[in-house]
Amino acid sequence: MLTRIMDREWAPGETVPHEEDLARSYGCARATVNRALRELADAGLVERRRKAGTRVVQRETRGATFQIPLVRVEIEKTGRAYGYRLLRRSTVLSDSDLVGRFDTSEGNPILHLQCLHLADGEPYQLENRWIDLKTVPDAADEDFEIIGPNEWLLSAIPFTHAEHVFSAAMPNGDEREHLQLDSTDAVFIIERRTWLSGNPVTYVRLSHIGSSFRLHSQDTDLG
Amino acid sequence: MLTRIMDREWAPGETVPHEEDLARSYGCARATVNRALRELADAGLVERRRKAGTRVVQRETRGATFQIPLVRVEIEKTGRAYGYRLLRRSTVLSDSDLVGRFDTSEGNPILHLQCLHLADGEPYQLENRWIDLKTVPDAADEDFEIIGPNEWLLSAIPFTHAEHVFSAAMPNGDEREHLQLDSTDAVFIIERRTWLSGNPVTYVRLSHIGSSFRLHSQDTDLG
DNA sequence: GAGTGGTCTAGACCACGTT
DNA sequence: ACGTGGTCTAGACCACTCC
Repeated sequence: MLTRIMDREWAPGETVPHEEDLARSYGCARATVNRALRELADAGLVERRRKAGTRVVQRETRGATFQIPLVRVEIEKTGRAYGYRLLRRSTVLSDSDLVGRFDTSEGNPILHLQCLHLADGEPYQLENRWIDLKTVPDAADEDFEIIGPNEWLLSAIPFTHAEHVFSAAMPNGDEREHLQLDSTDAVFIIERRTWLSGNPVTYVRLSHIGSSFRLHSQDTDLG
Repeated sequence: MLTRIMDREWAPGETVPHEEDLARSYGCARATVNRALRELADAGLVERRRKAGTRVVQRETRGATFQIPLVRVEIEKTGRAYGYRLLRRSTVLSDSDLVGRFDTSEGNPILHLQCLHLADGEPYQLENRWIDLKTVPDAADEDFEIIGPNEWLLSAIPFTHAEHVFSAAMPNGDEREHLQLDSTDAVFIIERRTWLSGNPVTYVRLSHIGSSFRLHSQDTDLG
């Protein structure tokens, strides 16, 4: 069926035969056809609606799935020594600015951390993190001097929902200072917000040196 | 089962009961358990291996799935008028430089296009595209004066495999000129390579104005 | 109301990897 | 060799949605 779609025998926009017909023509059970079509639907190649049937999608976008690795793993993978420094740690009450970027309520206690991740002693990533202590009270007892908040959160707190934003910008003062940038380099920024069943967990802004950071993805249509 | 994983009742690294046991304890058929576990495996929450059983994954990375929209759609969605200009069009033979970025063979005929996409008359995206004419001979007959190569390729050529790279950089000469940038702004670069069953189709570099471009993703652990 | 996909069952056999 | 997941079958009922 994938071949038929790729060869345009089943063209975009057209509906394909019913499950029962396909099962008969392929000489298999309807459950098998159902599973195959469900996989095609999961891959975004077809759209299925009850009563309306199954139709081949006219793809307008391409999905790209990125794995955002632990910074420590990422650095060690290239054979360099990982370094970590906690720059700032403070507890604040969320103000309107933080409420905007974060999903927290105003007046919530928030733990703010600023950390620097190094590769062979060179600055690699500047991390600015805010943790909602109402959702994650345990974070207040961690000093984060040795273990970074990213790794701590991953092992301590699951999440149910995540949102990422990628962008490029000129470095701000903090970034220029800690990443040791001059004005001839850009920064690649990853922002991430996560929730645990509707409750805000954390907002983090990860800044990377533009000239030495690239994010890769590989996607296959069914594989 | 998702709840049990989230609540750490089934902790990361542990193996979960066999399908048959689960089917009995949940009072359903093994096929139902199998499908549920397969969905958890697709979502990356568990790992399954024959004979070894099913174990909860210790997640080290978080996946983020981005939909990279058609630039025309993206602009029109914000209520602005889409504009398109073809800047350059030439046919070249692939040299070693192109072979490196692209997956083509040296000496293949390549169509090179440079296009500008505008929003309300303002530069929005600079597109540098190379198309392998051996895989896509039809592209040689298109002038791409009216319709951009992205839309043409989407409707004309399917693909089986894609690779994306995101990065941030300072604008180069072309980008500074065509995107009308001064030296106080960065560019957000999307590079994409696609293949059709092993054959290289296209390599494209999309440059965006850093201060006004953000790429969003939203991911849920099972929806 | 009727037709489509969504889901489940109880059973079977197979493929693969560990032992 | 054996135990696990992978896949399939034939049949059934249900839920949604279009007409």
